[in-house]
Amino acid sequence: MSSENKRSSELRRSMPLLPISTVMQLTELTARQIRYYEEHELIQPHRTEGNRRMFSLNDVDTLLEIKDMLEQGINMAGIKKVFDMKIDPAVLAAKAKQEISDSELRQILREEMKLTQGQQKPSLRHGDMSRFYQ
Amino acid sequence: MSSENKRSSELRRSMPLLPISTVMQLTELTARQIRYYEEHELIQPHRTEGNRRMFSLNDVDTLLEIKDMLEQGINMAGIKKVFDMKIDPAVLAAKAKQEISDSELRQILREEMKLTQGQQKPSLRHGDMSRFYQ
DNA sequence: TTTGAATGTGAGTTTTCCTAACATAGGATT
DNA sequence: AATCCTATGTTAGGAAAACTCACATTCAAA
Repeated sequence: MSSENKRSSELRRSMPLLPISTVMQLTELTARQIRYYEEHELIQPHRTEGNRRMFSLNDVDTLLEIKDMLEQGINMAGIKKVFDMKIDPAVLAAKAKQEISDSELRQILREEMKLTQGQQKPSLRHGDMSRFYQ
Repeated sequence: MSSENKRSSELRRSMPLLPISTVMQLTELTARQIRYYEEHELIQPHRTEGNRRMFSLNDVDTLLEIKDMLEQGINMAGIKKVFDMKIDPAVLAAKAKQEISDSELRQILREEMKLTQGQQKPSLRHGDMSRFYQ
């Protein structure tokens, strides 16, 4: 797949298409749970002009991951940590191909830390939403 | 792709996920237009318990096809006819592989006519919704 | 010029979603 | 055991979104 295709499919996966009722069905979570996870900044659904949450396929992925981890006994703080620790796949690939040295890798990661301080990187997290589309 | 996979991806494509507001954005049609096309039985969106329309990816495909044809000057009756004429891809594939003779094909189509009299076959119609997911 | 098809628009209702607050169950801590 | 905290339930009150129905408008064809 070309990087152009990768970018555009990522775009589609992050389009805010779904109301909370649909997300409840897809994830079998309650509205209360979904809003609570948003409150803890594990997801950042889009808002309509009228303040309704609209979720993307990526959001549903993330929610399925959260549900999974909670069922494994991991608490919110743990889940936050896990998400923060996820590594940029591009960096990982570069490292695998030995295009960069370890010290260069550490440098990249330090730079990313500055840029994404306290933020999520939803585009780098994928659950098993692929079940729901081809 | 196995026929099992084909069936399950078809299942996903026909899941009622989207409210009318999302479909309006994806198709650039007004709610009035979408409801009008439903009234003419070109689509059959699902309804929630509370009577809200919920649309599938297949529905969006169909709406994009409708929009296209209307822009080409085809009227509702014409569009209905076009949809009724769409051929079952399975039959087409069988024919291509010469697994059946022409008379057998005609027999199959006659049988289908009886079964699907006056109905739509939404599962056999695809527009370019593939733009919106990978 | 009348007609019909496709769409716009507005009123009045119902459903869905929102926030905010308080309640509760169960595990950890003292 | 009593307390505290975390995750979730529940409820109230309000606002947004979607519904049906009816009437208006536009424009092409008869």
